[in-house]
Amino acid sequence: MTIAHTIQKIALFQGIDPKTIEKMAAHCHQKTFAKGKELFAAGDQADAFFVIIEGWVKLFRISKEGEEAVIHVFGPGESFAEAAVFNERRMYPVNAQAVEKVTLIGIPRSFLIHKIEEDSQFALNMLASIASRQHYLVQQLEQISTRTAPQRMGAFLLQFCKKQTGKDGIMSVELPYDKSLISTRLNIKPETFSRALGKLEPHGIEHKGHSIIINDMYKLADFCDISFKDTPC
Amino acid sequence: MTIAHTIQKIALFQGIDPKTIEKMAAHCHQKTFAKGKELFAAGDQADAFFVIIEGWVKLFRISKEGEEAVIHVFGPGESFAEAAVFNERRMYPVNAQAVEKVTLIGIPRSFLIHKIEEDSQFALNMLASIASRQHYLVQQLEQISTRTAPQRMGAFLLQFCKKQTGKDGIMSVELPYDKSLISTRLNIKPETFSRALGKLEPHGIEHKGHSIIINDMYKLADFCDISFKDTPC
DNA sequence: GCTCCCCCTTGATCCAAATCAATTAGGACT
DNA sequence: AGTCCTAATTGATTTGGATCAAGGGGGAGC
Repeated sequence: MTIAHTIQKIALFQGIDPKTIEKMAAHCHQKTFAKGKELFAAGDQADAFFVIIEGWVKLFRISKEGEEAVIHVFGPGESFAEAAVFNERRMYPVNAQAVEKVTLIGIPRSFLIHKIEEDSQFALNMLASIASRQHYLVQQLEQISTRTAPQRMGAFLLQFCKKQTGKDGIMSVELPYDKSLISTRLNIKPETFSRALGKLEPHGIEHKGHSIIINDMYKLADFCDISFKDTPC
Repeated sequence: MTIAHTIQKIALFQGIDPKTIEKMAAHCHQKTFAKGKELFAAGDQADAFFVIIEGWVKLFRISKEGEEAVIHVFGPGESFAEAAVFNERRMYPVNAQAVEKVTLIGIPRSFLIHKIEEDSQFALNMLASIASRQHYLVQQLEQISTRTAPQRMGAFLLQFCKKQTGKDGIMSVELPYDKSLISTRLNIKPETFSRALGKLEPHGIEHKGHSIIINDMYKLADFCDISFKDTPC
């Protein structure tokens, strides 16, 4: 699969003509990082943003005491660090680490600036993309400040669920990565995560290993106080 | 004071030539809201973003149980809701309310889109502005997830402090709005706020009413685990 | 199949902050 | 100055989640 083929699919580049995509691909570089490897650190110069082909990447900040605050976890087809490229200080504000072996494409800043200067539609795409990332952060902030651990768990499950054929409102979810990572992402400890899953049972959640069944997504969504405007499932 | 005079000063419009600013001012409308009045609600169509001339505005989301999550509080000279204008859904993701009587300028979406299309420098300014807002949200997320109430208090004070003449490292802060609002902004209850101020005393903080003295900002910053890269004071 | 290691679960205890409850302090108004 | 009313403090109690501690389970490698 070519670089051009990959990047043309992401939302950011919708409505950009194929020729431009080809040209852009020539400026990009593909890289692979082993599990646990650091992609960049907070404070590094932001020369590029990234599109994930395969694997998962964790963005986080770390306190003096060594405590991690996970800002986001990105997977295949998603892009990240767009905003850092346009920030005045031109530095990544977070650390990025490969959760497992990850393959991604780096799109250099210089190319983006150039493209924005010559194509206003592209500039608008870029703005829309960053705006929606910001919306995500706002939701995250709301979740962490007003929801309990089980509610955040439920909201997470609803984000990752896929509709099951047949029955109405019944879903199944395959947890995309380790439970311990999900817990830091939700700002809870692994022990609390386990217990939170238990507390969701009365709300129609069954779990066995990494696969989870939601018997009634509307009931769950109600418990989690989720508006479906936020999470088109 | 004219509209043009106000908006030319904000970071977003730096490097834009005065004639353009004048033209833009003609498209803007100035409005005043009384204390407690709603500027817009989450889900409203985002037709404009705003620059505050006078007063304070609270952005927040609200849960089913009625609990508020304050995302940000903006004051004179600051702009807000830029990102909403560029989001695909074109809706405000938060509620906005006047904390006290507020005067502001609304800059219509249509004008922005037009301006971005014809001036790429403006597009880059817009991107930088939204990127730095995003950086703020990331910091906020980190603070709420890894810091204690007194640490968040201290960080807040450092953001608002002004250097006092004479002594080194000594600062004074005038609290910009009600303590109860500061507490919701820091995601703590008013009772905890009071007690947190007390807990900061051993770290060189004195307080009387709305004015607070920081005897050693470096000591405080150390306690709060703040890097001065984040808050150029 | 067996072993080892890491992840996960379950239980007991602890703690920071929320909640509940009661005063006290400050402003705005007459 | 005195009256209200709201904001702020202070104390007592509760609680959600963290921490400490001890098993269990599943997958990779042999």
